[in-house]
Amino acid sequence: MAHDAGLPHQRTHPTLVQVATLAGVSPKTASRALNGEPNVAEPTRVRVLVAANRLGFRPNGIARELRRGGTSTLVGLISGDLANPFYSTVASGIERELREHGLQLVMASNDEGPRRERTLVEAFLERRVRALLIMSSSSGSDPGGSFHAERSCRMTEGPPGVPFVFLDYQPAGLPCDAVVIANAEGGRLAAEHLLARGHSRVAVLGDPPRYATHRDRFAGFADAMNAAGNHQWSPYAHSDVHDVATAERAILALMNRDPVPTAIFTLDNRLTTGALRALAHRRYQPALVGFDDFELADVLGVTVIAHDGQAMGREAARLALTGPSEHPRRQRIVTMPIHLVVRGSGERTP
Amino acid sequence: MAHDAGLPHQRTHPTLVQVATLAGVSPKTASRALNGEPNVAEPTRVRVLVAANRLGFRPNGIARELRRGGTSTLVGLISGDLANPFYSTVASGIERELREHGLQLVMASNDEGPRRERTLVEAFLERRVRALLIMSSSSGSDPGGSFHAERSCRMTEGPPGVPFVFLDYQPAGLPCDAVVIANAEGGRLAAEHLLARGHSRVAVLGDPPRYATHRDRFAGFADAMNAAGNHQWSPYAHSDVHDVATAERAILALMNRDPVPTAIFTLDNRLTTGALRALAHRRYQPALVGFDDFELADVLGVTVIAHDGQAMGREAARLALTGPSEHPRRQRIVTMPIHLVVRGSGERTP
DNA sequence: CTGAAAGCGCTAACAG
DNA sequence: CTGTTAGCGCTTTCAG
Repeated sequence: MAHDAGLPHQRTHPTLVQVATLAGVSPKTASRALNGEPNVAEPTRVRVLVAANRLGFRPNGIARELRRGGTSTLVGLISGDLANPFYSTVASGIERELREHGLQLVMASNDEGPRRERTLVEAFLERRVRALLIMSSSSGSDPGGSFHAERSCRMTEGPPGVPFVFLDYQPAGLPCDAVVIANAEGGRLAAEHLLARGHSRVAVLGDPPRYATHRDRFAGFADAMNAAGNHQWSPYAHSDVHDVATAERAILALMNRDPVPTAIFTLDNRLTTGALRALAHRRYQPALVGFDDFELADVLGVTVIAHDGQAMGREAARLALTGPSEHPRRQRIVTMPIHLVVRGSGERTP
Repeated sequence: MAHDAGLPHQRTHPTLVQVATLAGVSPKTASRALNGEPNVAEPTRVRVLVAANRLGFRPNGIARELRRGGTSTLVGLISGDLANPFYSTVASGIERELREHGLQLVMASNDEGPRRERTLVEAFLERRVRALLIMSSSSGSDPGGSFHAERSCRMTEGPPGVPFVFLDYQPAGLPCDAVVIANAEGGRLAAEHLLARGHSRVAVLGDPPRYATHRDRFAGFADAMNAAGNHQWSPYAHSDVHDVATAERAILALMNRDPVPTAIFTLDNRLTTGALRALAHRRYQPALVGFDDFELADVLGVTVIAHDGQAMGREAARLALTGPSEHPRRQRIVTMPIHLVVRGSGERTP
């Protein structure tokens, strides 16, 4: 290295020691000055600041965190793809709540099932996130995913544990905090609303085997229908519909049935979208109720079982931050209320 | 501490040293075994792994990162609120690309202008993120934001710099990489499309003073209109429309004008949503073209200037990861193509 | 194959 | 007000 004079291209970040040296003080003094701690003479302070500036010094947060030993200001979120508006809305709520506490959201999405989920949980834990939020549709189905959740979750029993919060899914028999939607109640509400309009051939679209949420919504729906003595709906139920494309196909198939269903209940916003695509520009429009509200549902006049995704995210973040209060800790479950939003599509009569 | 036998509640995370001690080996050997490095006798390996497991050991990523000295596996993103589908779509694209490289996305959103942006950039840089992506609508307006970007961006000229990539906004006169949309071309396309249908009283909705993107889209639109010798549109232009609510109000006002505009061009997806809300259930439906595609635009039959948000995110991530290749580095700008998607609303004639 | 020593960059704890 | 010493938890030398 010939020309190393001045302050030229250094191969590495300047360190506190370099700043201290340049300012002619000890590292600790430099540290104090840079952190705005008291007990630093004004002229010293200035010298340090100037030196830091000349060097383009930027404190190394990694080192600081390590030394301070505490947890980081990072909160992990494992979620489904943000391209799904449900996930992005909830994520937005989480982020807002965290922001108000000076924390940051680290995200990783997980379309690939429990195997990847496991890896992600490990990675976050190693990074010593302050808390871990899990909103992964696949968690609900595969016992492999739950298994890992179980291990991690139980860890939270001891003091050094990281708070885990599950979103939109309550891990079976685990002492983990969770925020869920009143799924069964939503299903019931939809059924009763359609029954009141005189519908009996109601087609339900969803994938209960795959998603716990669909399971609960479906159960609520089925209960209400059965309680009303109505059993004509079951031949129209589709239980393998899990995305826009499959929903679209299912609806097209349903429209060719004879007798045709007079109403449709879609178990989440993706399926509602698929249904709307399939029904667009068709003469016959069955009644439609969708679980999950969505943007432009008002313009399209779609009746939905709505809930507040932002609020859901905030609740989860709040749970994560208020941490485990008691020992032995008690599981906290927050249930987000749902309500029916009447917009026309659900009020069409048979 | 009376009962400290067995493996009970320890107040802190177990460390490598503890694992090593329990296994009766040196820390280094334990490290090797846990990292799957070669040159460890099988029985030793097993002893270490068992010890680690008994202790519930989890390597401390902070310490590891510090020691390894390199950059982390984190990539920072500063964006607008994820509740806006544009942001969440792009974020999803970024996340996917990063995932394929084994990296994770750290997000912080920024509704509050350049002051917070500055703080966030600092925080990310201190955390030694591998790269920093900025997709903040406010960046485009306030020189304060740009100022900070400038400082950071120039830092990337030297070797230790963190790659900066701007999304949807090209910082003026800075050597920063960016991914932008062909905004002007989109504006032109919209204008020409409407002109071809015989429209002349075209209302444009946006907020050019606030958003650089709107500025460019507006300019493209104006150019095309003026080139065609059409000047009737300008009295209908609204240049302070920046969200759903203001768009809705602007449309309502426009519908009371005499003569009423025969067509509307909304400069982003929020404004298109507002326009649709305002126009829903009205007798008179002006032609409508919106910038940005959106879910259900097909069902609603809305003609749009579309682009691929996911792809945009991926491009940005790619730029960030391929890092600064040359010295002195050259600015790389990727322009995402746009295309007109004809769905009916834009084809209505005056 | 294994270990001892040193140190990543910073900050507590205690002196001066 | 300032400096010294030590050490966060891990991994890199370099010797056994």
